[in-house]
Parts: sequence; structure tokens; C-alpha cells
Amino acid sequence: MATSIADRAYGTIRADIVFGRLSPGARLRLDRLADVYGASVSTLREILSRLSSEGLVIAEGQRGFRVASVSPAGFEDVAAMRLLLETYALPLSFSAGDLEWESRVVAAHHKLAFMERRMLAGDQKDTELWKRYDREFHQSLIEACGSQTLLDLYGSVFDQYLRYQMVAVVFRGEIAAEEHRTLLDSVLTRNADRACAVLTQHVNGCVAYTLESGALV
Amino acid sequence: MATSIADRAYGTIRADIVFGRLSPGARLRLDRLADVYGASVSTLREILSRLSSEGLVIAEGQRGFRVASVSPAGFEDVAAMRLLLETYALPLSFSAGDLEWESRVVAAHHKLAFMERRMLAGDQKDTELWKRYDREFHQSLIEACGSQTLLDLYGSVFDQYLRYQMVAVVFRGEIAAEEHRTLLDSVLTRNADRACAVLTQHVNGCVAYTLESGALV
DNA sequence: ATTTTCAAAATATCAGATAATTTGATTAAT
DNA sequence: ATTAATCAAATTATCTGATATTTTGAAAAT
Repeated sequence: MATSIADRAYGTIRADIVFGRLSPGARLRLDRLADVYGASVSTLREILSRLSSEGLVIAEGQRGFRVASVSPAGFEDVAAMRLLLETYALPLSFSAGDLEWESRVVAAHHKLAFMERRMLAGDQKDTELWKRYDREFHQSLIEACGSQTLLDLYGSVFDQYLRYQMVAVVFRGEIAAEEHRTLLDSVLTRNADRACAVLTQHVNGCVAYTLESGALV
Repeated sequence: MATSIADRAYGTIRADIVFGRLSPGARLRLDRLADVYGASVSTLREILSRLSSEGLVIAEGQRGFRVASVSPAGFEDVAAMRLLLETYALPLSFSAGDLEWESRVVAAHHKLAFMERRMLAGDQKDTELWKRYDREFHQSLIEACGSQTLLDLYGSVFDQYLRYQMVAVVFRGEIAAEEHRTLLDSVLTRNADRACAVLTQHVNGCVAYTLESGALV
């Protein structure tokens, strides 16, 4: 048994929230979850407690748990936080990253670009995998920043951001792909300023696009 | 019964970690904790899970929990994160805060200043209360920033920072008190730039002072 | 010294049980 | 007809005690 029951259920529930299979605001009844995820009520409570301090779940007094709700303001808030952390970390990572790091970025971009080409070709079924690669790429960009605290916070913020993106399954296709390529290029030329500028545009563009789509109203 | 058993125990354990009554690295044996904090093992696990996603506790595979350990690098890391969040939020709060907010800051500073005078007069026994007021003052400064996500992250980061300060019970007396006065004054004149500059000095000074004290080695 | 072995301790997880709270529907009162 | 009061069912919070794994540490063997 590689991982514990709790870890497995934690990962599944978390993904179910992030990818929208558990809708925003949905009540999370303990006994029902226990059935679905094959873990006991006590274990479930542990998991939901963890998720609630990550902001994906809300614990309401004596009224149990529910999936955190979404709002346009919430998206802008989370996006701003993502930008703050990521633009802070990018220059640090760019100046501290070695060849080992650089090649991890190249590898992450390779996977992401492959997926983007597939999506552009009309194959929309692996949205989830695509988003996973998106996350891994962005994470790899800042991985060499040297601050574990920042990377932890970023992980939590990114998944909240991701959930918003998924609520309105938005594929901005060539625009985003181009921005990702520019980001990769800035890594190879170690141009942190350019990377920050593109990233800001990347995130703000995505937020604007999503909000305009009306999916969050 | 105003608050639940879990909430009460959570608060107590958290304070015990932040204020050093539970030492960095100490193992947290479940049955022992259950005795001490008057909660069952299942409830304890819930609490420790929460604390572990806040970074105050480490969950080690199948080996239970322990208090997160400390290191000079960890302090610098957390301090940098605190500065990032706080200097980002200060200008926002300064421009969005109304009179209601301003008066909350004045009130928080009043309590903090009172405590600082007492500590300067040689009465070192209420260190914990002093730190609580310190926290409340800084929290109040950014409270009007408009981002709940930021305030949540800040709360978690601040307590990690606080723990480092408490490990080396450092009272920088008049220096810190002066900086707090300057911060209050910047609120009243809405000078965010000055506030950020003072804050940066405040935090960096405290980190340097603590590291030099050798308490973290 | 290093490795192997094995019992004791601790953890992860579960399945009920109990008390307190919340929810919703029903009834009573304005 | 709306609001308020009432009450049983559902749900949660919490505990106890049980089982299966894992980890730990000491003793034995190499």
C-alpha cells in the first residue's frame, strides 16, 4: 500500500472540488462522503478540516462542511494573490535557477505545449490533464525561488485559481499557448521582467475572459 | 457552550506552539495530547491536520505529528513572505480604509503602546499579551485592503513569524515602539510609502536582531 | 560494528454510541 | 396570510474502544 487511505481520499476530493465535480456551495454530508470515497467519517473530517484551511472547503459552525462558493470578486482576489506571489518569485527563481531547473521548465513546457496542440486540434476531452500540465509549468517557473513558504502558499492559491478557471471551462487556445511560449523563452534568456509582464497579461487576460463569459454570475 | 471542544483545543494548541510551550520539533503523541487538552484522539487528529496545513505542525507519513522545527533560513523565509504580503496590502488598505477603519487602528495602537510602556518599565511578564496586541495592530493596518485571501494567508504567515520571535523572546523596546508610532502616524496622514519603508525596516531589524541573538542556532 | 529479529508502542482507520444542533414540516397565533 | 412556536428526524460533534499496520528500540546473531 503506497499511500494511506486518507491521502488517497484527500487527493480525490480535492481534485473533485478543483475540477468542479463537487459544485461550489454543495453541502458535504459526512456519511454520504464516507460511502463515496471509501473512508470513515473520522477520516473524512480530518480531510475536510485540511481542505478548509486551504480555502477550498468551508466549515460552518456546527453545520458541517460545504464546498467553498465562488464569486467574480473571489476570482479577482485569488488572481491578484497569484500574481503577487508569482511575480515576486519569478525574478528570484530566474536568478537562482541552475541548468537542472531550466531543463525541468523545458520539460514541463513540452508536456503543456503538446496538450495545447491537442486541444487546439479540437480534442477537448483531456481538459483536466491539460490544466495539470499548466499548473506544473507555472510551478516549475518559480520552483527555484528558494522559499518553501512561498511555494506552499502558491500551491494553495493556484488550486483556488484553477477551480475558478474550471468553473467556466475556458480554453483561450492560441493566446495562452503563445504566452506560455514567451514565458519559456524568458526563462532561456533569463529575462525576468519580460516574464512578469507576460504573466500579468496572462492572468489578467484569463480573469477578464472568464468573467466576460458570464459563467460566474 | 459557546465554542466547540475542537475550537477550544485548536486555539490552545496553536498558542502553545506559537508561544513556545510546545518546542519546535517536539513529537505530538496523540494519546498524551488527548489527556492534556481534554479532547479525543479523533478530534486531536482533526486539529493537528489543520495546523499542519498552516505550517505549524508537520505530519510525517505514518509516524504521527510533530511541532514544525525552526531554522534561521526558515525565519528569513517567513519574514520575507510577511513583508511581501504586508507591503502589498498596506497601500491598498490606506487608500480604501474609512474613518471606521482608522479608528480601529488607533485603538489597536493604543493597546499595543500601553503594553510597550509596561514592558519598557521592566514588567516583562505579559509578553504573550504584548505579542497579541502587536499582531492585532499589524492586522488592523491591512484590514481594509479588501482581499480576504490575503488576510487569511497573512494570518497564517504572521503566526509562523511570531513563533520565531517568541523562540528568541526578543524585546527591542524603544526601537520597535518608535516604529509602531511611525506606522500609526502614516495611517493618519495616509502615507503608504512611508509605512512600507518603516515596516520593512521593522521586520528586517527584528529578524537581524533575533538571528544575532543566536537563539535559533 | 552491523545486521537481523521480534515484541512493545504508537498510529491509522473504523464502527458504533451519545449528546447537542440544525432542519423542515406542522401547528398555533397574530 | 404571514409570523411564531413546536417537535420529530436528520446531521453533526465527539467519544470509546477495537483492529490492522507501522514504527521503535532492544536483544540476538553475524
